[in-house]
Amino acid sequence: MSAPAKAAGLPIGVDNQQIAEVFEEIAELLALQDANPFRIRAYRNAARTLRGEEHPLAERIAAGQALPKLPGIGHDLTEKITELARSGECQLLNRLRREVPPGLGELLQLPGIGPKRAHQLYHELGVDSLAALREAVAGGRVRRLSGFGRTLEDKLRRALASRTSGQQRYLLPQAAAQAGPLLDYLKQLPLVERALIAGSYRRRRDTVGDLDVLLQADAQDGQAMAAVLRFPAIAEVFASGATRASLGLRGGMQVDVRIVAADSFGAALQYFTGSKAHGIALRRRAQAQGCKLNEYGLFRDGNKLAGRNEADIYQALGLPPIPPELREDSGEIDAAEHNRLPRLIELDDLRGDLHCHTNASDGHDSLRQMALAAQRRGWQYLAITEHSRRLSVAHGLDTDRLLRQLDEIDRLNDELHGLTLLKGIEVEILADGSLDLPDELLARLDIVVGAVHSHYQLSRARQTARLQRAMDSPHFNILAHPCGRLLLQREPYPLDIERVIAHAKQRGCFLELNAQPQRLDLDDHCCRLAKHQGVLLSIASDAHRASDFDLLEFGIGQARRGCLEAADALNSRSLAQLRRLLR
DNA sequence: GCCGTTTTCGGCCCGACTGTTTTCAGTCG
Repeated sequence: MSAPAKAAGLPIGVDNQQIAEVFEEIAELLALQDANPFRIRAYRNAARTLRGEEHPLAERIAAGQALPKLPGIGHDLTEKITELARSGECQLLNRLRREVPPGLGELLQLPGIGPKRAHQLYHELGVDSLAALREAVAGGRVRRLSGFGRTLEDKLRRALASRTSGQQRYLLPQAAAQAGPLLDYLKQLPLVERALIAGSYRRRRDTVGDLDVLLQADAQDGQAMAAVLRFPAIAEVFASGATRASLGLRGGMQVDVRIVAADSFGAALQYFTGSKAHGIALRRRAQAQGCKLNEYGLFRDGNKLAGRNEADIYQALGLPPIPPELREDSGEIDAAEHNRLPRLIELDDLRGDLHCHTNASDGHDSLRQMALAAQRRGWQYLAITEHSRRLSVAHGLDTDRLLRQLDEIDRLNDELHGLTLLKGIEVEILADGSLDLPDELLARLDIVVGAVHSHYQLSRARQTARLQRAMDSPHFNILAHPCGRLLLQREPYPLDIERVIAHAKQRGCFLELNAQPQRLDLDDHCCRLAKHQGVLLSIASDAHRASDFDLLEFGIGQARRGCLEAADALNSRSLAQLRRLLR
């Protein structure tokens, strides 16, 4: 935080992100109060705007600058942002928290319950939690409400009995495992000309909640959908019409299927790829140009301007095609309009991998097998980075075993053509930030990757200081999986990632984007922060077997979401350039 | 609450599906 910010007594860390979160909570609470939907929308729009803005508003306010003229933030919201940035408090939010029972939000998780019905349940039956709803359903009171009926009550009873459905998320490979057989089935149907997955899966989000399947077929007579519904692994059909259906697979995932004609396929692909916020922003843009955009095409005065191809939709709106990974309404439309879209990194841009294991520690394949697999990929280099001694569960290497591996790497390098094995280590960063191996040993390595596998519960300040101290080690190069999250299992540890990134910049160190699908750490947001600071990222597989090099695809997906270009990756560099960067 | 080739009022992204109701509101994506 800047000096003027401190002088104004601003609470540390109140930035756009946090203000956006407050605004989103306000929107949700206002919805439960049955407030004017356009007022609610204003808060949601403001939150989106704030997420796309790079400089913390708090600092600008403290520096006496006027708020930038941001779309969707008028006088009222500017005042609220100012109040929030100055005091860290939001009176409106606090009042809403007092007025809306905390359990009411839980009701929104149930199918068929939105803000209106949650509001109705609370005000007409006093239902303020799932438990209270359960009682009201059992007592037959729900079905007597206007707009409710026996069918809806039965639906709620079933949902309350099995609270798990609908909320679960899946890692990308888990989603692929369920999507694969479905796509295979759909593609062999004679009525189906094309089948692909849109939605968050296409946008390469780190986890996906459901699958959006898009089919090109003639939906008119309902035969195509009937054929879809005969897929053997369907457990339940939640809803179905001629063009749309919502299904539950036996594997647990929910699938939304849409059938469209060829001349609308591009529009539908754009529409169902999302994100919702990107779609809304695009439709508003269309509207401002006197057009209407929906899943059938872009129209002006009833005439279709585009629809067959996705790129045509963007072009007709005066934009270059926007890669799916960027479609989150976080500045990409503005960037596209001004021809500032990044040329996103691709898998082929990588010249090697800087984090992998062999059976010397906890990997499955031998050093030679890993090297040959890397060579087959045409890479220039592969860094061998076993765990160090402290990580005994992973059979971490002590000094002697590491020295023996270095000899083995020398012998193999003599044999290999085109590929250079780099001598490395994934050294434990101990609780105090010191490293698990002596400096004189680390000095003999080409590359030192440091990682945290213990003491996750340190305070934010201590964890940050720990990582900074690790980077102060003269031989430290890359901070592996910096935030320590395990998707769907473990939250990242408390960490001031911006400070860590700044320290890496100062020390000439790099951060990793770990491509393991359960990690994807750094996440997309942190990738943008690193790019902004000019800290290169190592997009690394953390392979424990040769086939794990395929996981880099997931890392690339996340990197693209994080706006990274080839030049932002450490391992897009040639071997000679890499050696210079590693000191 | 925001906004303007519709400029201080009256709109606000769009359509399918469901369930309740009898013409439509709510939910969902």
